Amino acid sequence: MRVTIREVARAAGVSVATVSRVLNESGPVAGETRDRIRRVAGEMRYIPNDAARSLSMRRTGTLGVLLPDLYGEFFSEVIRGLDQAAQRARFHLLLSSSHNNRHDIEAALQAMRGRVDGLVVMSPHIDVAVLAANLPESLPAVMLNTPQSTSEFDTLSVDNFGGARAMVGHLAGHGHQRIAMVRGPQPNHDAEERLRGYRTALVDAGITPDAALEAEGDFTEESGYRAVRRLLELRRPPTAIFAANDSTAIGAMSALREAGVSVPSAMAVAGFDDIPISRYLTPALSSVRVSINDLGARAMEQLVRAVEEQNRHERVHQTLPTTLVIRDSCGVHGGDRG
Amino acid sequence: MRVTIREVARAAGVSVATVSRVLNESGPVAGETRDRIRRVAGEMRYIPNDAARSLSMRRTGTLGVLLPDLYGEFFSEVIRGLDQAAQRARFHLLLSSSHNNRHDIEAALQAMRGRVDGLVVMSPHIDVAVLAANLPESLPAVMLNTPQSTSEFDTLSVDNFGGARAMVGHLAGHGHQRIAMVRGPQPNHDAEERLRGYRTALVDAGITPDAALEAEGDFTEESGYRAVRRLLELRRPPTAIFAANDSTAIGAMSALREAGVSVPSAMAVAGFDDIPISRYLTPALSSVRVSINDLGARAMEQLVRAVEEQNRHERVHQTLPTTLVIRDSCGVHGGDRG
DNA sequence: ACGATTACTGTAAACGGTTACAGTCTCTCC
DNA sequence: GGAGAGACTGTAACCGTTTACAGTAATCGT
Repeated sequence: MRVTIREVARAAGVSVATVSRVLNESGPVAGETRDRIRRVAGEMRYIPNDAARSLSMRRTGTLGVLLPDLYGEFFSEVIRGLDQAAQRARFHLLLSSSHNNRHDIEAALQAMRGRVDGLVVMSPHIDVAVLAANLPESLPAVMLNTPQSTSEFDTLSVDNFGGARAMVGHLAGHGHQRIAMVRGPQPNHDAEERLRGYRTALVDAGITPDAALEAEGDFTEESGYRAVRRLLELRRPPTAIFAANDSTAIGAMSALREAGVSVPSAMAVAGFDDIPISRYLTPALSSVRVSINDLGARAMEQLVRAVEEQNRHERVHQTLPTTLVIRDSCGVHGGDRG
Repeated sequence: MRVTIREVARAAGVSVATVSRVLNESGPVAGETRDRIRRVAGEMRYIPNDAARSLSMRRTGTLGVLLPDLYGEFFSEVIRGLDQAAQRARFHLLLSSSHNNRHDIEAALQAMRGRVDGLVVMSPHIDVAVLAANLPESLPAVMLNTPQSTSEFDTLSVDNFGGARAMVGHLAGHGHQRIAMVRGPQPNHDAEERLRGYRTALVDAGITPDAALEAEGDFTEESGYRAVRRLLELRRPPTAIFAANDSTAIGAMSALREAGVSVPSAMAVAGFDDIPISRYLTPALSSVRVSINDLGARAMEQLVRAVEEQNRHERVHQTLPTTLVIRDSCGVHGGDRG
């Protein structure tokens, strides 16, 4: 079958220990011997069996990533950040996505433990307790955008509340009194926090939140499209729409165009996430910028740290700041391409 | 440390073989014994060590995926397809992305072999020979959108040529004589095939391809934006623009809007890929539809088949068909949301 | 009544690496 | 010249599973 370290050792006339030492640079080996072993191993196309190595070393060199349903540009960016950070730390990435209900998540956790050194879990809609119950406590884990902060795991989230509050505050500050929001899915922590930020901003501005202006949505373009059609049917439609994320905003703008409502003159629109495409839309979308790539990279870096410290470190809870990116769609100034 | 199968066996008063049989349902075990073992294993929070299992079984249960730089919605969709198919077949996914040059790819291949049962490689810009040289020939592999077809690996690609030809033919059929193309990156097989389709369609329509109308691009919005600015400076600008992909088309439309050129009345625009967002753009983007999700899923299914047949199967070469999706941006009919 | 099957269980040998430990040889320093 | 250190190498135990093989007891068919 496949070439093993023993065969390489025999062919090179040394012991397996020496071969191992050469290949891992883990001990002194005479120059000539080292060269010979390298040459022989190359000629024989020797490939170390990683399972054997993991078993012996008690580490897999692999970190797991659990994601909800992949959707749109957002996840490309997250994965990219995760992957780059993992590569820098010389870890592999085991990916599992499309986990939306509790049962899926549990199954995925079960399947992953035992084959990774640590885990990044992004589950904006699942209780931390479910995770804890399905993971050995010795396994390092970083939670991305989870509902509760917890003393068991490191957490990393986006300042959803602050970002939403700032954007809605911006709209209110420019004279809008009837500001609608297209909400995200329920239950979902990000969505809830953005809603809370929206309401708080209204109250800040002396506006009473109006349930009729909180339209349902689920982060998809389609949901933004449908929400806007409903909002336009109101007796007193809004003059501004804050969408729970950019995808939703895009769907919303599509519906407005179809209805002949021009943006931003007849309706201001703003989104959240600032996905790369936003600046290229017509009109360019105002949004709340989150460095999505950073989100992934930082989570992974934190996980690597946790693995190195064998999970004995102080738990860290980080919140990534957001910044307002004002472009054309909210109508408060001329067009840059920010 | 961690609980092993031996400790479970001892606690349950049986041998390790019996425990293994219960947990894998791989042999007859008395009902009562089975229940007891399950209970004890659960109570002890036993988690099988996957490395040991892989070593013993000589299979990892993991399939590798090698991708170029992740970008935009396209890769979310591919990964989603890959992941779903892998999950259905009960395989795990080891992901590695951002491999753009030969050196990166080689390193990634080296790192992956030995820890996966098979590999999906998407590298539209790397020679198949490089891959073959870095993989044991016994390792099943499926190539996605690679330049050459090859007798060594299964391949799967999109009908880039046919799709581009059809779209440009459509534009020409509606009277456009000066049709520009914003090209994809070089070298890149997808990009080259789309360019070839563009040129062929022009010739089909009796139009002589004009090098001045072939603007450089690299699949990003930014490159579409810049390309259009250059095209608009031509003495005789085009009346239609075929972008190498949707992201490029989005950048192009952004530049047109800025220049005050209205789409589609003053300039027709079409893209390629039909990413989900396209139908929601303003105006809705005409594009060449590829089922991106399918691309990933099929590749993974083919890989699973290859693994099951231990790579002794007949090599399969598939080409995914494309369909034209005509919306508003190319100006040949009224607006549906297709 | 007895051989053949069947159901269940245990022992121990793989799987292919890493590494503690011990051993040999050479060199340095008094 | 001998002790001690350092460089190099080999032996063999260990990591935690799976599974071939063998063994026992019960059941079945004739």
